[in-house]
Amino acid sequence: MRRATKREPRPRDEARAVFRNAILDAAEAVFAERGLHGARIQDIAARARIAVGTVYNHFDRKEDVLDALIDERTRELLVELAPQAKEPEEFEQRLTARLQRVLAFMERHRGFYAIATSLPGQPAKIQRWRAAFRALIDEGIADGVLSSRIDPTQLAAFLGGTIRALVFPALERGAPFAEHAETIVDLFLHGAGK
Amino acid sequence: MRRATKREPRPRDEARAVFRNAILDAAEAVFAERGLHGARIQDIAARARIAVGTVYNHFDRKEDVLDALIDERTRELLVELAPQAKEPEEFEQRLTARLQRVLAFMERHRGFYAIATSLPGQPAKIQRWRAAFRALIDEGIADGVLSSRIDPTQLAAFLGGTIRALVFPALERGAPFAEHAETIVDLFLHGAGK
Amino acid sequence: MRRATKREPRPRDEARAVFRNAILDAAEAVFAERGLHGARIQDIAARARIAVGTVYNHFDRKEDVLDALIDERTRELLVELAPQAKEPEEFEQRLTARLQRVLAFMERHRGFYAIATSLPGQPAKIQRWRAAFRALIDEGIADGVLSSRIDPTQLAAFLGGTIRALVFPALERGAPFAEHAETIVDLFLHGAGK
Amino acid sequence: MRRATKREPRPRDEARAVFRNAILDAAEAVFAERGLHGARIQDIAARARIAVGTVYNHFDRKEDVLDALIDERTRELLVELAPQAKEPEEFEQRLTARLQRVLAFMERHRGFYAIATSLPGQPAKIQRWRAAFRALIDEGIADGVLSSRIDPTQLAAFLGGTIRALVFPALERGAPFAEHAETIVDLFLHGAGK
DNA sequence: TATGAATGAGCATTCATTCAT
DNA sequence: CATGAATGAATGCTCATTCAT
Repeated sequence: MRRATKREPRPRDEARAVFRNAILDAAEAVFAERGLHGARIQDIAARARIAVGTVYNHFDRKEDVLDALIDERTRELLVELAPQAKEPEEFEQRLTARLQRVLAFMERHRGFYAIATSLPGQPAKIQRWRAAFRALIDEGIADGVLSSRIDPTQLAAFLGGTIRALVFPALERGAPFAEHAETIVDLFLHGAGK
Repeated sequence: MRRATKREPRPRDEARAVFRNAILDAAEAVFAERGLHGARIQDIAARARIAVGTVYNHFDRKEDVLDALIDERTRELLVELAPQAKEPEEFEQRLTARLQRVLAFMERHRGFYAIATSLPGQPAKIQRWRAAFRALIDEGIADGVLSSRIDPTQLAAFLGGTIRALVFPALERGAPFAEHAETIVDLFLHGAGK
Repeated sequence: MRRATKREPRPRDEARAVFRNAILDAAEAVFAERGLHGARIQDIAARARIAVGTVYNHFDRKEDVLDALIDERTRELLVELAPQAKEPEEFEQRLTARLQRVLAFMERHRGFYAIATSLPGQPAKIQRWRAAFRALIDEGIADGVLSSRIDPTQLAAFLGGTIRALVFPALERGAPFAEHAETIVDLFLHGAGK
Repeated sequence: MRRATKREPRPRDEARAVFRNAILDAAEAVFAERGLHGARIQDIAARARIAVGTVYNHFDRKEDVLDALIDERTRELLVELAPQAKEPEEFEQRLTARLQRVLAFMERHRGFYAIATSLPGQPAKIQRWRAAFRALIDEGIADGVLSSRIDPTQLAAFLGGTIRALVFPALERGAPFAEHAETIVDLFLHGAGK
């Protein structure tokens, strides 16, 4: 059976993907350094070691590069957040395991994390992200581990905020992220009180 | 005794201050709407109903407007965070009271909050803010209320993250902030666990 | 009686008009030399001895400069084509007199003439011009001088074509126009036959 | 006897000619639609359903495509304007017959006509065309039909202008051309007067 | 001092041309 | 040869900053 839409990628397509990925990688670094308006297409092209025009062979407008970057990385992030085979029974340990994967991903994509957490006025682009956290919270509530005294949506935001609180300083210092997974879970579950 | 630096403001000085404040208020709104690089001096001037040149009579460069805005608002915020007369004995109640003041301030300055929490790569500009949170944490530790199992600097960040988690959705929806103070304190002290 | 809309031009307005006219004059020359797409804003600015940005203080887009130029010159041309005091009784002499004014105008605005006669796909912009020629034709018909065997609209086009035929070579050679008025009228009225 | 320049076209040459003609046909349409500078090689290639690179296998530069188009079409036009077997004795009828052929050709190549009549500053490219009209005029003078009171060069231009005047509106409306031949001859020979 | 037009460096985007496949 | 992606010079337009009034 032949399907035109899911065929094996031909060499030409692979070459396109190589360029596209190189552009997104470069964009991740440059957007993180300079912000949406501060990043210049010429910087992205230079970092990807290609010509300016080549960027425009793959994306119509500068803003599309940012959109594609966020799409791509969000897709990858959601894979890390999703359940995987052989996860621990306990919610706390499951949460820790997933956070470790997420933090490892963020460490590989520091630029993306810096961008995603400082996008004012673009809530739509992070909505899927929030939904994934929300699913995690619902698991915890179903397991009877998370408090029902607080709105689950707020709990999801709280988890995101806790991650951000611990990871941001590491981002600024260029330090590793993964080691904070346990502290995050600890604070998230039990708070800062004695 | 006369001191040049703390003299009574003369009429001329007051007029200057009126312009300066109008510019900062306008800048707060415009920076929040359009982001750091997207905000144009022209927009700020228009919002303040003054001429572009007038902005430059009060600030040398565009960046100085942002710096002054952050300085000014941070100064005001720190006043809200600082101890005030007749505060409750209990740390939790004291914390709640201060947070209520802080949230009320942020509500009056939504723009500033949106700006301050999306300033990547400019940690210097929010350092004093962090220090104030840190002082609050130290109070809690001294009172024996906060856990010593976690680095106080991280606790300060955690408090900031918890605030951000609860306030950001309200910022996006244009909803009031102050009512979240108790939830913030609750989550901060006891976490999301049962 | 005071009217806000037709007040005396203030000095500021006059300064604006000076720049605007300088831009239109420069544009007339540059568009004529290089065509719509070939003309660069930087050329127009350079010829007007102003900065590029100044052009954009007066016109939003490059195309608007061309539109304004055509509007302005068409308005002026229509004045020359319109009846004036103390015109001859005879249609032929009246026609000659008006053509002499029109040719003199075109000579002062060679660039505009070159542009206007080579604007493919923009008939709307020359519609008023055609209407003016049409009015002239109607005068001739009313006077019983022009043939009624041919559609007046075609006669108006014929007059325009005759003008163009005689003037274009002079335009290319940089020669004067006005001296052709009589030949134009002769050919227009009696044709090339013996 | 063999001559390299007039040999029978081999299959390979025919294939080349097919591509070349497809490019010229596409160019005719695109130049007419978008103007000289507005036409992009990309558009021409797309309209010819070939790749951009293929255009460059047949022409060195974009300008060469335009030159070749004008050359080719002018050559064809001159054939229509030239005397043919069994032409009427009378100049007026001969002129009408030739004009009908010319108008029929222009109708098949509306794009070319639109281009040719809006080529400012490129008189060289239409010089041969003018020469052909001039030859026609000279015939008329020799036959004693055309006035000698006016410079023959101007008469040739006058004929071109008359054609243009009647054909241009039809070009804009997408209407047929050929039916105007008689009106053109009428106006050209006898003018618009009674 | 307030004003707002002038300035021109800077950046996004286009498109003729090249060239590896 | 045909192809179509890569290239980068060229150009329209923006906007921070200056300055004459």
